[in-house]
Amino acid sequence: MADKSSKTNKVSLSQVAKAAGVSKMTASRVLRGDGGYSEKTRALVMQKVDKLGYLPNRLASVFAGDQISTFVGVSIPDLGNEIFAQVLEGIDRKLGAFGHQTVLGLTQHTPEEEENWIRTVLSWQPAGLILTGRSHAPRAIEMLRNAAIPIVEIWDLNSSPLDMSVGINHFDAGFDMGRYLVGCGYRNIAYVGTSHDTANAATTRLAGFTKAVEGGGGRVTRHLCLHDTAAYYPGFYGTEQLLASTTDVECIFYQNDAMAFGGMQYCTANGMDVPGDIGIAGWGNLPIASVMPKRLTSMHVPHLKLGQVAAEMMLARLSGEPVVNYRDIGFKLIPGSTVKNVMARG
Amino acid sequence: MADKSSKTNKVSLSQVAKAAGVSKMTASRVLRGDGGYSEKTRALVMQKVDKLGYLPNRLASVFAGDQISTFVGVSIPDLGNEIFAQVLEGIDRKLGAFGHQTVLGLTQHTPEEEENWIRTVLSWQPAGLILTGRSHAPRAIEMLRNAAIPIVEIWDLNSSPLDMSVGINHFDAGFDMGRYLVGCGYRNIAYVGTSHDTANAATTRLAGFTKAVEGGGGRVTRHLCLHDTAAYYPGFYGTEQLLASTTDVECIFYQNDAMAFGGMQYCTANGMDVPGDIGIAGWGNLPIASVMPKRLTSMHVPHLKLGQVAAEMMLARLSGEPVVNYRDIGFKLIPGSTVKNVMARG
DNA sequence: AAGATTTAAGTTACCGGTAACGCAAAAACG
DNA sequence: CGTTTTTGCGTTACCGGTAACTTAAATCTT
Repeated sequence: MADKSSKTNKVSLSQVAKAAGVSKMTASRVLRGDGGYSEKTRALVMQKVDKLGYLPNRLASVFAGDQISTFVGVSIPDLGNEIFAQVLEGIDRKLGAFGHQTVLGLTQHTPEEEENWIRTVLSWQPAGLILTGRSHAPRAIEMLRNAAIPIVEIWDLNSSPLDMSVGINHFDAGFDMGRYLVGCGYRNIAYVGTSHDTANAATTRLAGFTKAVEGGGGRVTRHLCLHDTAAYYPGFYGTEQLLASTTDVECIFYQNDAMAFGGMQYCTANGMDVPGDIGIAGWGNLPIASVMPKRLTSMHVPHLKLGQVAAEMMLARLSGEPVVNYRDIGFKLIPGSTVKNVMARG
Repeated sequence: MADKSSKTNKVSLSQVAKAAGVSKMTASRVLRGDGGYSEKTRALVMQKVDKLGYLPNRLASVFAGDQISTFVGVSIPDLGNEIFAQVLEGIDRKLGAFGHQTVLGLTQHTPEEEENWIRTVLSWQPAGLILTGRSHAPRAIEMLRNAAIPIVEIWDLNSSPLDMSVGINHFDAGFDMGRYLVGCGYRNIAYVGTSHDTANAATTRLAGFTKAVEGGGGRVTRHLCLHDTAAYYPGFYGTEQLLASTTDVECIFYQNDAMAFGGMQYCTANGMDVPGDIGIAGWGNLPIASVMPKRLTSMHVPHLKLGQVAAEMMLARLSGEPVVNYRDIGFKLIPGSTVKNVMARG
């Protein structure tokens, strides 16, 4: 009975110490393996720890200012986009393996939400922050500087990062894709994406893409920016919308593979042959691509690795190791067979 | 210069108070809007807060034991499975809207990892915990009881939850699917899933499914349990594996839609007609289903809502409102057209 | 105008750990 | 065997807030 009621009360270090007949400090030393105690005392304290079910209060030790926190704040736009789910998975697995915890923030791509989230999460004295994207509200930047903690900006490489940055150069990657499609013979190309999904990276990517296409004598005739998430169905209806108002599009470049898949489904469902009647290119080389009947033309970006590297940079900085604060993880064009081959067009 | 160097130092309430020429306590009252100060003082303090860029230290206030934490620990098996990404999104959006933060734990379906994660996250004095699944290590359960904080177990309804539970009855849902497929005329049915993905719920579901199938005169002839994630490609190669050793399977029931889609791709790629030659049924009614040429036979479970409801139960409990501690969010069979209609078999 | 009440503060103690320092007993040393 | 060193442990102070209490001045009463 007495045992039962005591269960709901948190056991503090003092209680453990009292039970073991030693001082709080001795108990603290035992728990941290600091040395400075006899084996007999150690055993006694540990026994009481077990018996009382003592759990240390990290709030107290971090608060005392003597230890750094094990929290890392991670902001991600949304999880409906598989890409970011993969990135987050990479981050959390790596952080978790080194005893750190992820405090999640789904910031929906808006700087205001990000700013609010940053304010809140900073008040918890995190060890560091991993932020998706490179555009932040001015007040957010000020808070981040004041906080003086490690910060990793991911996704879109930032040549002048707040602190560290890892990702790819979306302009270059977009350029490569544009050059490839022009090289395949396409001249009249459309783009289908969403407006609020990684707004900046997608915009940068499209800029690079457009430059390459125009440089090769083609044109990006239409940009369709849906107010939706970058998922299967928006790709489907976005394509419907696009083709309803345009008839001369030869190839469509989508914001990601999920949208590309949705678009391809629309095309085939409406009697169009891919790539015979229309070319399709996606982005991200998502898992879905591995089971498609035709290999989707896409751009491979190692998302899981991106998350892992971001976490590694954070961990290295936290443990005081020297860190390269700028890492390009690269991309690779997947030619696929949803666009015509340049040879076939001779 | 002096300004710059001071930027990296954290500003404490005492510093604000000193700058404003008032006591720490007065500054504290102003910040919390407690009353007990003049308008003049309030303005003065707030001005200093702005000027110094003061950010409260929540560690301190929560630690002082006077406020409850705004952290909620959320354990999720993995994010490679879209289902859980949706659940997490639902949870975090709802929690975030009410000023709470998600501390993520990817526990990979193992009770040991979950136990370790629980130990760590409890040491941060969270306001509550949301856990996926209903099976926990004995020591984890003990810690959870001792912590005496709100706990929501999600995914698989738990009729005797630790505290609160929300999800669906996977046995019943599996049973419904089994009955449906038998009703379509199938007798020789196979199952393809993964072993460590929501092990318990999937197992329970399969048990219900098997019971219904056998009750209707059919048999679940093969269970293929891959050691992989429940994603597209495992569905593809799992199906290949299954069909290599069996020729009389009439219908395959998959652990989720992603696997089902992968399986369907294998079948069509190998000249089989779906549902002409083989029936395909999935689970979860995932977004991919919305763009498939044939509506996938599946079971709709409102995952985003599941997350939201879990968060709502947590928030209600935290604000002291009365809470129903057991909520069935229901499921709905999607007949689809990847299985034969019973009429067609007449 | 003297007493009662309200307002606007300040003071003290505490949350649960840990750093820094102190000190007696035991061990090592010459 | 006396001195130095080490070992083992206790004491004190502090982190940054907040509850509870106190106090002095301002305002209201009759």
